[in-house]
Amino acid sequence: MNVKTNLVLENPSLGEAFNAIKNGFSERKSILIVGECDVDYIGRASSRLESGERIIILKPDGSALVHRPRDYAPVNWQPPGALFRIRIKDNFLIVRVFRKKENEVLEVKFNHFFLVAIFNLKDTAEFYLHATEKDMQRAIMEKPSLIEEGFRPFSIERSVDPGFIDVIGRDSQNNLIIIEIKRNISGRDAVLQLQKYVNEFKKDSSSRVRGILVAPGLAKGAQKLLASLGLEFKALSPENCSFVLKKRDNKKITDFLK
Amino acid sequence: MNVKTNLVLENPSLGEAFNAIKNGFSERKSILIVGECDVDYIGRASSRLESGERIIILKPDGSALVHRPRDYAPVNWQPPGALFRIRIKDNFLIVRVFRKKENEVLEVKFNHFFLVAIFNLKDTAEFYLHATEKDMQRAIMEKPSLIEEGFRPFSIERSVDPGFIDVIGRDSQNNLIIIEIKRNISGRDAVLQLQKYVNEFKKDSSSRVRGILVAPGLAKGAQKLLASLGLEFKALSPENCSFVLKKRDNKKITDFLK
DNA sequence: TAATAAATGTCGTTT
DNA sequence: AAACGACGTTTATTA
Repeated sequence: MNVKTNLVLENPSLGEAFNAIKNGFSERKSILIVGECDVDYIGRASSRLESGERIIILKPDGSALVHRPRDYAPVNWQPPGALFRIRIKDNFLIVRVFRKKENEVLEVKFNHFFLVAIFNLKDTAEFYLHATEKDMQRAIMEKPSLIEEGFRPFSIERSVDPGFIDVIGRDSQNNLIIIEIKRNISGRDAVLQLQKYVNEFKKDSSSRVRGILVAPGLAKGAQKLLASLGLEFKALSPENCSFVLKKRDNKKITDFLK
Repeated sequence: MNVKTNLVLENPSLGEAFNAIKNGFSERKSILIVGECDVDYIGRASSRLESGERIIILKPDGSALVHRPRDYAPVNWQPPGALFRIRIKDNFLIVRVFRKKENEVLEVKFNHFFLVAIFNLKDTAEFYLHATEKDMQRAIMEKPSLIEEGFRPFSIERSVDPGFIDVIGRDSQNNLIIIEIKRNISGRDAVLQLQKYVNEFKKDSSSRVRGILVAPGLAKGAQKLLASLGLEFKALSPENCSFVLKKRDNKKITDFLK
């Protein structure tokens, strides 16, 4: 007997919804519910969401999302690894999503359904994210003049006491250069992080040590701090790095943005 | 003429989907799409997602989510404030979500639809998040013995140079006590934050100043730092604070977790 | 397993 | 508008 792959129920009864969702759980399908519900969560914090109309997604990996008709973020959720239970009580359909190890419980109580849909979604495609911090690193190694003329990097990600240094090298005067890369406009935290690394090297090095913060921008508040610590800033955007790396960008970025 | 509030199309044609989604935009509805698509994003970073079956949510506030059948987080998204466009090209339906100011573009290219559903979701309900850091603050003010016997708090959120101090008071010996509250197990960052505040007060105060980090736990690495700085730690969980505040918990937490 | 840093972080608040 | 810190942050990486 062949089970129909997808199932879409418009305005289902409580019983129809129950059967569809329960089957969806046991068959590890992706479940989409639109309806009126209230939501309780207890775990690291606790929350209560009064009744309203929402979109709920239950995924085969055990993740769960409750989305209101606004905001990027779900109002309530569970990360992958949660277990689903469903029951009917007092004419409400209750979906319980819990992670036993973390002692976190999410309960969604429905009193009305606009839609219950069960899908066997197939998605094994690759996802490519370009121009991350690592990409910026690689771009600098490939084209050191992004930092300054004469820069000679000789190491990636050298481990020192407080953590990892993104790039180390020497300038044309043979001074040591310590580089901290950020892909976002950076603030005081990044400056302080760089300072820690530089100080660590100054202890061991007799030659001059320069610290350069490489990022697309520097927050105003951090500029004074940077200067007072004798550190330097070099503007470099992930987009520029992407360009250097000649990522397989069939379309030009400018075309795409139109 | 009354426009039907909700619309559910199962396996719609490209043209049917186009009309439904376009109307959904203009009527500021919540839009749910399940289908096969690929996704491109260019903005702060850039990404490419090859073809696969996904769930897409487009909300009236301009936020957009692309969800694969796994993971808590959307694979691609736009925060609220984005604008939607739709067009048909080469037998593909292309939904474009962009924020001009931030120069961020998300494009979803569909070649097949399992479901297109348009909802006028009503959700004005309140959302209550309990046992936050603020709640812990209030609990300490209400029951100072949570810190230690004889503690007398006299201020919440006093502004000092580096930021805000959660609670200030005096102990039974009339020493000043500076409290930093964290709702999670805390690390070195929290210890250093507390130290900054304590140092700020030591400059101005002639009497002894004690710094207490209040949190449900202290990371192992931070214990040495705390001790070396002469600071103290007091274990206190948000759950305990919730209890003190007698949050309207009709059900007992233990019942709920069952 | 625990700690640490990154994120297209997002989101609120304050300057 | 910019900056700063919190978040049920989540997630990946490394010790």
